[in-house]
Amino acid sequence: MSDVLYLAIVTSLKEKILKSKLKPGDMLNSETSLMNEYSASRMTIRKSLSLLSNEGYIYSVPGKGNFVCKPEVDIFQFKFNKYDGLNTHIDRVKLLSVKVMFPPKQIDRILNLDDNQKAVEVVRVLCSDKKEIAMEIIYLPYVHNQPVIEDMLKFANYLKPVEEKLAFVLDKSLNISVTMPSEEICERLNIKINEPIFEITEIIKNEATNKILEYAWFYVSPKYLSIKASTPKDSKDKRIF
Amino acid sequence: MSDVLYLAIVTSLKEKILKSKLKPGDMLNSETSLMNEYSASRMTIRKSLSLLSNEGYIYSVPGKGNFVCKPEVDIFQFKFNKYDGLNTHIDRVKLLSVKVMFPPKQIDRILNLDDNQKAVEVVRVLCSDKKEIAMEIIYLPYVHNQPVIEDMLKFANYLKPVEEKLAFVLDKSLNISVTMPSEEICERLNIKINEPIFEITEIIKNEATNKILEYAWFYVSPKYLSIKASTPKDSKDKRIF
DNA sequence: TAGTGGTCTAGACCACTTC
DNA sequence: AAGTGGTCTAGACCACTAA
Repeated sequence: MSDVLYLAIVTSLKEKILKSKLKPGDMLNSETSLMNEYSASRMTIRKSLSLLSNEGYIYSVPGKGNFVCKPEVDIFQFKFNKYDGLNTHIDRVKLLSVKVMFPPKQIDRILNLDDNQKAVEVVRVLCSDKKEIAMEIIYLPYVHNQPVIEDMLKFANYLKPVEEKLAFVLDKSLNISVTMPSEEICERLNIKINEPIFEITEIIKNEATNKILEYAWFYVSPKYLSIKASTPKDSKDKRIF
Repeated sequence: MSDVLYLAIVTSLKEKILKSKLKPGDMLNSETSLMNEYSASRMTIRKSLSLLSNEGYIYSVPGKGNFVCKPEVDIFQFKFNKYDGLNTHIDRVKLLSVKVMFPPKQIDRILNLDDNQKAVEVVRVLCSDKKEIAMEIIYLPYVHNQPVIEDMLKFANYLKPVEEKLAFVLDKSLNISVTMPSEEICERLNIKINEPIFEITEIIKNEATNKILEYAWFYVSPKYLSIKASTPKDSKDKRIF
């Protein structure tokens, strides 16, 4: 099996679940029974059960027992980064316009601005090898002397400094849709009039303060973006390299 | 704080990370120090650290110490189910054709068929309130007397019995793209000639046997499908209701 | 009342890293 | 040699569930 007891127990129990000796909803033997079954201490048994629980195999009900989960088969995961996740490498960002403005109501509602607070609207084009690949329209709450605006001019991923500082409280969400490019986009991105493109909207929020940091539209051709998602796997490697 | 010691320790350490008193890459105090700091036993400290590790805050290096993670901000999650996840309820599935055949090479390669093994090709249309909403073309390895084929005729989600049995070893992957509908799809799904649609391919695999169970194309208008993805959250509720 | 899981302790031995 | 995390034990008391 394995040279570590608690992992051997995990393997053994997983096998029972995978071979349907234990079906979703079934109760496992009690921790006391498992102690005898595997000649292990209670803490070791509980370490094994805790692992199985983290991996979505079982859950426990205090006073009753441990039960096999009804597994989730419809959850998918993917990695997405506008500046570093396309099929081609982004080597330049062209700034088309920067405006400080009172935004349209739709945007105002989403950014949840204070009374009389303005927003920054930025339009940019991502380039690769001199070709214009994607276009983005970004709205940020305007804060006086906000360093983000200077970063916007300098960096492709202008939020990188923010991400590094707030990493553990950032809540990003995407809405992925498809659309026909507008005339402007057709021209800029050199897209044929009958070619559909991705339309992705992104909202970045600070979970701790509940403030919106960014609301953005992103347009890119499926030539340069394919979204590959798959069911999450157990093992996670979280080391820094 | 909390009435449970190990959770109070988790909260306290999380706060240090969120308030940047501990930055990515930093080493936490040793477990012995933490025992004194929080007046807790080693096992309690380790339970707290284990929780933080599961939630992606820290990782440990044997012989060295526990370290704050460089967090992952580009991972997104979403739920997707062809038969039970569209903006409208699917109440009927029309079977357009079922063929047992030697599939085109492209499909053969993906299904990884045995020599002389045939495939089943099924074309179906998903309907809601008499409107035809989505179309799917499905390829399965042909196995004699395979119950899946009978299920295909009876159920919308014909893989449901398989999913319930193999749930913990199913490996699904999606490729999401956009396209213009073919003439056939335009007609069937009542889509205007200049309206783009989602083109989603799905591969379902049995991780245990490494066999492909299904390879499918799915076409649906963005009217009926919006993909909303967001960064995963810590808490998971895995109970069966 | 007996059985279950949830929390917590105080120790032990090990392999690994650092000096 | 000293310090670190990794594994494991044998207890203890608690709250909850079920009969």
